[in-house]
Amino acid sequence: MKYTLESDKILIEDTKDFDIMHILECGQVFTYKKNGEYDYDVYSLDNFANVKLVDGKYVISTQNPKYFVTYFDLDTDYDAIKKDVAKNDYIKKAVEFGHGIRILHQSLLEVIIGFIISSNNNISRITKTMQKIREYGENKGSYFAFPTLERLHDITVQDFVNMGAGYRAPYLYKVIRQLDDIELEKTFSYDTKTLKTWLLSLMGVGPKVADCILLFGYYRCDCFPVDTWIEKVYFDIFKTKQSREKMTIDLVNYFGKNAGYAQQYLFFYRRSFVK
DNA sequence: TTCCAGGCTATGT
DNA sequence: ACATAGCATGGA
Repeated sequence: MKYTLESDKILIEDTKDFDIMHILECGQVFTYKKNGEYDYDVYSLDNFANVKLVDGKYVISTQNPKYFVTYFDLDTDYDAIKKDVAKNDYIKKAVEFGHGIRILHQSLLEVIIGFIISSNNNISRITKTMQKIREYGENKGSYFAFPTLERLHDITVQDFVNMGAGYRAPYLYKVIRQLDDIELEKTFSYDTKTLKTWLLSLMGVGPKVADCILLFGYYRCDCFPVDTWIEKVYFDIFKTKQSREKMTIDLVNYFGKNAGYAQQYLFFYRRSFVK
């Protein structure tokens, strides 16, 4: 998509495929803060950006514009993706509804921690817990960097409980120590199947969370996480109930190489029904 | 009060 | 390999 890169900001005039509310509130990310309508603070690793709609144009203010070009996936053609996933009328409506969604390039560690917290939880509390974890990171003046793995070791199970992690607190404590045994950078070269097997060995990571980490942490766009909302979508489209494993296989086969994008449009659309 | 939220682990068969 | 209880917590 078209954008203008400056030293301390990115400008986006064509907002057809970029809506910050769609992007941040479609359930892929838990590390942001809403200041007002179309005014959000976004945190990723040790970076920060404010995204605001001004006179119909987006201004992404940041000290690290290049990082956020990648983060917001600005060089990907969403027109082509939308055409590719438009397999039926249902998803066409979903794409229309969430036309401004983009899949973020988040930092792996934040995705792993965030989606372990997400299990059987609700998005507002996940976001709050992630914000409190961030306060264990380096103080960058006006914000905190996400804590490094080393700093995460300082957090006790009770600390995680106090931050609202509930019964997932010991999972987080354990996973942080499991991650010591592997070079995270190296895992990016693994094929998707190997990666999923490894992810499933992590405490608190099951099939759904593993698919979320593959999609949002590794950008493997042919993955399709199935949660309670996608179960409803599956029933809407196929009119039958199946196991989550079967639904995942069916949906990946149905939507193909861009299944992950389809998943985001559908999740965002279906969740809006009951608000 | 009961149900639900981007489910998973542990324990049974 | 499949079924299910139990799990923290707050909002509807």
